[in-house]
Amino acid sequence: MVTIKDVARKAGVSHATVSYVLNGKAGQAKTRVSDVASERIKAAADQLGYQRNEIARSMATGRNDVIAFVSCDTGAWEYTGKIMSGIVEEATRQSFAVKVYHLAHSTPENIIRQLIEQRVAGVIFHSDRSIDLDFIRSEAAKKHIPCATVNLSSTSAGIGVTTDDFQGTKEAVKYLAGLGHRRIAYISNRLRLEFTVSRENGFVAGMKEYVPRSGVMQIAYGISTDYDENLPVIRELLSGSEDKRPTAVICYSDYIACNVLQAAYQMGIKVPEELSVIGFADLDVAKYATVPLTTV
Amino acid sequence: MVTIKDVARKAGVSHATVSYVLNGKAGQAKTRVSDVASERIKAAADQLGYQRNEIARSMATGRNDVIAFVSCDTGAWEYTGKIMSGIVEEATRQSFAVKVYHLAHSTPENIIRQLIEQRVAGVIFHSDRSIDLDFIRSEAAKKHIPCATVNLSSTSAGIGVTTDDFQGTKEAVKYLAGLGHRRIAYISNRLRLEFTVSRENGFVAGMKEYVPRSGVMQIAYGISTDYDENLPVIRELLSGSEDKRPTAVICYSDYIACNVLQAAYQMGIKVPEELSVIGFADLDVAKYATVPLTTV
DNA sequence: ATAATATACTTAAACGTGTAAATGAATTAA
DNA sequence: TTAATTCATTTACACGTTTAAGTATATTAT
Repeated sequence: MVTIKDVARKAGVSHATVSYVLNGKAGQAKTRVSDVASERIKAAADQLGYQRNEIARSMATGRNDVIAFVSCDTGAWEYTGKIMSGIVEEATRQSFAVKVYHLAHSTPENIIRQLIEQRVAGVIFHSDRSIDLDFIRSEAAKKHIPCATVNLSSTSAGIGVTTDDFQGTKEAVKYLAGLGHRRIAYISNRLRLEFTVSRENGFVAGMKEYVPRSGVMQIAYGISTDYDENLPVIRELLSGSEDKRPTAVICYSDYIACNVLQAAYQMGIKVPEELSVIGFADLDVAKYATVPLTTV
Repeated sequence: MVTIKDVARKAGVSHATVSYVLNGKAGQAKTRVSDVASERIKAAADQLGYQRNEIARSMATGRNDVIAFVSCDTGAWEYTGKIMSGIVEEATRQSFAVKVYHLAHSTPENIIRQLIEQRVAGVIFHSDRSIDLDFIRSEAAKKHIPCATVNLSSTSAGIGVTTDDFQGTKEAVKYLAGLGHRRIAYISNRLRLEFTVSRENGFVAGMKEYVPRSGVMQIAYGISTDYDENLPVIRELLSGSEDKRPTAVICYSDYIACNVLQAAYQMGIKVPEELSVIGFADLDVAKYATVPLTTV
């Protein structure tokens, strides 16, 4: 690989001068370079096909323009992919590179060690488990690595962007209540993650506020991972005569909402005529569902 | 940050000895370290909270355990996310970090420059445009950076993994023909990308081989990006009396297959009784479609 | 008893860059 | 006319690590 010294030799100057020119630092007080030399250096760099060594530069400056995206999943879920896409876009704009780490394929301890060893400039953390977050955040703080979070329930301290799980679900209830629905059911997650609880609380709060006289609040517990186990739970929820079963179902995710559509189809319940279905996240599946899916 | 020299000072040895111990290189011919010293060094490193500086190490060794994933899209599409997920998994296993680059947010020229400047160990390239691939591949070759591809039609030379677009679609025809279908339509992409053409050719080849007496081969051209424009095209394709219209439709993607399901639902055509629908890619939308979607 | 060798280190150079400080020449100021 | 300043460049060190080569000291072989 051709170095700054090769360029210097070819242009007949010292490597410091080359550095000043190639970094645009030429011009200030002690770093002035004549136009002739400047041109010769640029020409030499061009002819030799010089390309800066970022590792050496990082070594010298102590900076490393890399941010880490640490996720409990990187892209197998559509949602994570979209978050990452946005991160890469903005990072690129600011001349930062993005390194990606999976919690699923490593431990938090391992990942934080790597982040420090690689002297990343900052971390963006994404997980549905706040225990990992707390660990990463405190370790990062110790080493003065800035840390932000995406899409975690807002219970955790520090800088981050998140969906408003509570309010979002509450709004969904308000929307349905406004359409005249009284018997609204909610399908929750068996895993008691932060967002599970927040959304569920949002549902309960919404029902209390917008459907005050509704005695029953049906909450079913679906599971995200095992697709087949969900349908029986949903069928159970939708069983009963038309004047007893719910007229609307709010689901903690779009995937579950699709399951509801499937169950309704199999049971001959018409959507949206006899049943309204609302999901959460606005994933592709919402847009491509056979009947249009409303989503938070 | 605490360096190897701080550890050396605390342990009362030279920094070279520390390096040998911390890298497990102690023991060979000229790099032997006594057990006492070894323990003292480890203890010192522990107490000081020493963490290796990977940048300096890269500088010294000339190696950089980072591979780049360059994509025309990183995760906004579910498919890309899944590819990346696999890459990160295997890279982690081999102690490599993964840096992510978007072609959408930069140019191929810019990206290849960064890859070289950052001295990445290798590139995995993912794009539906082989013109970008050819450029990246030749530039990478010049600088001796190994380059592999994922999910590009196999027309491009070099190492890579790809879907067999031709054979996959041909198999779909074979499958339908085996079920007795004669009037099979294909929905293709308006953009003439490599995979578009390969899949289309696979359909034509399949029809010739497995449905030889079928005079007509209907090929419609949908579009992936603009959702609303697809439905009229599909409705047109499905119009006509039951003994004239196709009994099966093969789509170049699962998303389009979902559009077909939507159109069929609106037109009162029963799936799968009156119409079979086949997609491509096995995305989430296939699993969560209201009626089960067969997919390549 | 001396030479050869093994042991347990240390010294020193290297990786490629950035940058403060030094330097000599040319220009301007007093 | 000499001192001060500006200009253009070089020298030299730093960043934190790896690693080849050097060096005492202790052990073994002859």
